[in-house]
Amino acid sequence: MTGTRGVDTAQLMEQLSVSLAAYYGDFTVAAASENLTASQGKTLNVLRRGPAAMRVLASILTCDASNMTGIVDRLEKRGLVQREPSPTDRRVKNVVLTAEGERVIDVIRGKMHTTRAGLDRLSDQERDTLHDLLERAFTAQPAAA
Amino acid sequence: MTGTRGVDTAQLMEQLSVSLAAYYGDFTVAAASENLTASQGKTLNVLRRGPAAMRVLASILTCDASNMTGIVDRLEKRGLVQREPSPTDRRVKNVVLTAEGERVIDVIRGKMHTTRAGLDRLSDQERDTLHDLLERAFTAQPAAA
DNA sequence: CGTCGATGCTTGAGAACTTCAAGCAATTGC
DNA sequence: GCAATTGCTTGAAGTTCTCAAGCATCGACG
Repeated sequence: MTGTRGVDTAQLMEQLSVSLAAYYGDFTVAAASENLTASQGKTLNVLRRGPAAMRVLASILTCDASNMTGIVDRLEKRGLVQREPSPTDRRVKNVVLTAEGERVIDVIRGKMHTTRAGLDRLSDQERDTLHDLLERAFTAQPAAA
Repeated sequence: MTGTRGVDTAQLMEQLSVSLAAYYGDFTVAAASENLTASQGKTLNVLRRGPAAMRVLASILTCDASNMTGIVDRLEKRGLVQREPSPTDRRVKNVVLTAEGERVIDVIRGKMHTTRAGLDRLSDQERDTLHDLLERAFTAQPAAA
């Protein structure tokens, strides 16, 4: 009765897609309540970790660099982010959250009730385990050398 | 040394967003290689579970019903899905994968090498655990009554 | 130092996505 | 049957997205 249920990779990927759709839907609704599109919300969410060059944002969000120009334009027009010239490379523009941008993304994260409620169904130890498994599966370096 | 690392909910949500971005990026690239947009790919992926009404698709993909009309239009024009009138409700149109659509979504799923490689870093038992935790956190019924 | 190639960002064009308001057809409830 | 609701589609307006092209800057090499 221990671990021999036999979930194959296809079933796990299916569960992943369902889970991520739930998370993504929750996030999209929360972002919309602050009058932001999903892409704008995702951009703010990435910037929570700190300033990032346009190129880096595009890479994380898996889109063309030219696409980021428009998204950041609109966020900047609303005063949620700001473009700052890189001190080391004058081609680069670092995008930074403003205080208002920080407030908005925190509000959005706070409104993700469905996700929060789901995670609350797990014990402390189970949350640790989930964090660890996701980290190892998705955040690991492919190869060092 | 066991489970007392202390990952709080915010950190876990952060890890979820990172994992989601990785999965989503992998999926987007795979879909693009078959000349499909992310939305079109996601639609096919949902239909893998079986036919679904427009309304249901919109609900799962967290978008307006009118949005699905265009997406399904384009998929239908390519012969990847087909609209069928519901036998029980003449307002409803069920969307069904064609054989070609089934082939394409299988190809896309097969091309998600990064995700597959990440999951392969986990043991059989760990994959069981991950599946179980995701299912309980994201697929559980909020309330029965 | 000067030039060549690569890199980072922006612009413009064209298509797809997205939402909202409105409309039509069919269903449900009374 | 009639009214309100539900399911899908259309049209308008804005956003997202990609591709091709362009400009500025950097790095390398002679």
